[in-house]
Amino acid sequence: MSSTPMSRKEQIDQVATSLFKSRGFAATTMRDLALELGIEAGSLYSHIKSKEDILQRVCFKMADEFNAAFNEVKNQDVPAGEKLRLAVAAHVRVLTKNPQAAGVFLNEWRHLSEPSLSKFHDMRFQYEESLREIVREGIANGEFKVTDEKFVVLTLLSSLNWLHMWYKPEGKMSPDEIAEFLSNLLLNGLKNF
Amino acid sequence: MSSTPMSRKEQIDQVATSLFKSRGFAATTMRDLALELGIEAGSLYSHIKSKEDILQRVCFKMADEFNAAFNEVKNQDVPAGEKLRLAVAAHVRVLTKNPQAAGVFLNEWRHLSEPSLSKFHDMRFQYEESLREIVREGIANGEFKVTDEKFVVLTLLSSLNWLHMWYKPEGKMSPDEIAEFLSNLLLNGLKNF
DNA sequence: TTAATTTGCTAACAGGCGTTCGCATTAGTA
DNA sequence: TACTAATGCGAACGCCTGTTAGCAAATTAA
Repeated sequence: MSSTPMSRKEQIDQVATSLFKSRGFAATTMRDLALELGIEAGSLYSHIKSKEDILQRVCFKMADEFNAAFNEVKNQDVPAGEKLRLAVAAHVRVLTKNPQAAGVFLNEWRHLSEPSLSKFHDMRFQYEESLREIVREGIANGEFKVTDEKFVVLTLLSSLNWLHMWYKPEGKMSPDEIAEFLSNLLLNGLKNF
Repeated sequence: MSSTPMSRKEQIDQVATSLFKSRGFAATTMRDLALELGIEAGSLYSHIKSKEDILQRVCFKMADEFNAAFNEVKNQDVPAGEKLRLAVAAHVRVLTKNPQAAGVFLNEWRHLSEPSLSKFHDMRFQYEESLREIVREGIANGEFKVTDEKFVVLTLLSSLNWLHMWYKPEGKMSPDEIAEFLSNLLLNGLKNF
């Protein structure tokens, strides 16, 4: 798969991500993590700074990926409906590429301490604002019949962000198929799907 | 408001719910909880059995409320689309009546230990299955154009269950208005809203 | 009044927590 | 070869955790 092997630090991050996802950040101990890696708890500190250090890396790496994926959509010159479709697909792609990290990003960020927490909030707001912008565009040109773009974006993200709970890479739907399904459902509704 | 005053135990549950919601179960200490109530940590145990005892009560009380609300919809003789609308409204009503407890119910249940955890899983599955039944009905009689009822119900619940994150009782939309908005969005989509 | 119940305090327990320290071993590089 | 960096051990630290025990007030019921 990947040509260069993972550094020990990256291994730790990966295993920690898996534990944070399934047990939660607070309920995962450094001794659990060490056990999973076959080493002693103290040994972890040859590679990482602290427990929260790991969480920060996971959260902000995912934030970067979401931003990167969205930026490829942002300035395309297409109708709002189509742009929203592309944004959904981009979001779903990031979400499904690493469901474990996505789960941590979505559920464990609140265990960040300041100033990381504020920075995280800001990035998230920015991302949501960009989506609202698209919806506003669609409302303005008559594509969307809805009026409350805040509510729409919250609902949109809510339905997307549950994905990491049940998505399995070996499942029968590909990320792109999932994205298409969700786009259709949200844009056209159950009745006109 | 309520005629009979809250027992100390109910007070504890309520304050604990608020803390579990905002900080998470694992990150809330009994000393935090006691502080909030103006007593010492040890004093809590004159009223409750254990920390998880509180969590169990909150989770299963909410589960009961969701079931009760849904049961009033279940056997009504209306088209699937209308029944789904009613179910959404019922779900939203429970969610908004006590957003704090709803948040705990939705996010902290995984800290339940066996056998409560299995019982919780079963109840949840049952609830979701009932919703899938409605969607299947709608697919069978041509009301819904969609084919994958599992996916639909997951998306439906996902968008509803984020509500507790931002709903404020003093906000400008009533629970019924929220329910109507969400029903329209999901049934008709952004374009045909 | 007496008796029972509710409510709370203080102190302590046994164990778990994230983290540090000094030292050893291994692997890579020149 | 010798130097350096990566990797790990094991013990210990100071603190925090849920919970218990024994006792004392306060409240309520009879």
